[in-house]
Amino acid sequence: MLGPDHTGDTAPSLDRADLPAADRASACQAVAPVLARVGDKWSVLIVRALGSGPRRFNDLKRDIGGISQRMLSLTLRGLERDGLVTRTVFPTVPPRVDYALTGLGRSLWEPVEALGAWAQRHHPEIAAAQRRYDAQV
Amino acid sequence: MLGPDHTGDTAPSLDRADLPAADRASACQAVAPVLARVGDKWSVLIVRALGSGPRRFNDLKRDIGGISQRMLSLTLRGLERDGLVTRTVFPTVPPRVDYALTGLGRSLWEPVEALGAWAQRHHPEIAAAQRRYDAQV
DNA sequence: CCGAATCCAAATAGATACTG
DNA sequence: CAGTATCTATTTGGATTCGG
Repeated sequence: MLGPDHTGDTAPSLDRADLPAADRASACQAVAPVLARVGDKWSVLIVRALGSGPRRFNDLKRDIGGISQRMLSLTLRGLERDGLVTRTVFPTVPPRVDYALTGLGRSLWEPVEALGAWAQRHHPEIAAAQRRYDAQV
Repeated sequence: MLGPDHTGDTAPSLDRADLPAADRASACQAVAPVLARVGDKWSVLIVRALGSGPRRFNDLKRDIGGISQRMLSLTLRGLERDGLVTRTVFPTVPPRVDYALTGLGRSLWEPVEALGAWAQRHHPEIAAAQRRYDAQV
């Protein structure tokens, strides 16, 4: 799969035959950091929580549940650094900080959602496979 | 999160309004482990390498490059456990083991590719955002 | 040739306490 | 309210060695 004889769907392929091997390799390298960001334990949940609009720090913490202040702070900073999330400080007292998705962040939602739909559709199969594997060992 | 007033695009949504909140939450939980699997440093590269057909252990090691035996072995076992990859031992001497994608593994490729396409399209923006962020600090 | 086992270093995550 | 600082526990990854 993913050779020049790929499935032929219209999605832009990472494996474009018009690129030399080195560029295909570097394209592959480009994917890895994004998957690392999206694949970490919290980023997607945050992006998802922000999908319906801006949220404050502690609202996010409550919405997501199970995340420590530290990880929420670190992950938000990473998302901000990558241009996926904006951080807006209102100099009021008590202080208030809103986090919101950027256009880039919103554009990320669609492929993440596609993966989420896959996960949703197939996670019974995965769970079954895991049970089979664990039982046999 | 992701209320009925979502962006309204036509993509199949995780946030189907016909599901009660608890199901949306559990859907969210279902996504995380899959993203963790796909988001680790090597799984996607392995799935990708297997995309064009079965491969032997050391072929994979060479194809991927930079992966240790340990991580290749561990990651393959994880993918096998999740039912994404099959492991076939040929009792020859010297021994030979083929790894191949299952149907489930192949079905995963499409959403991964969508994410990869996003990464490809937007990674200049991400890099720029990172430079901006790093410069301003 | 395939890969398990061991050992070690580094990165990561949680809990807790503290600050503007 | 919105974090930072610190400490520790867990996870992760590489290198090396050994076995089937």
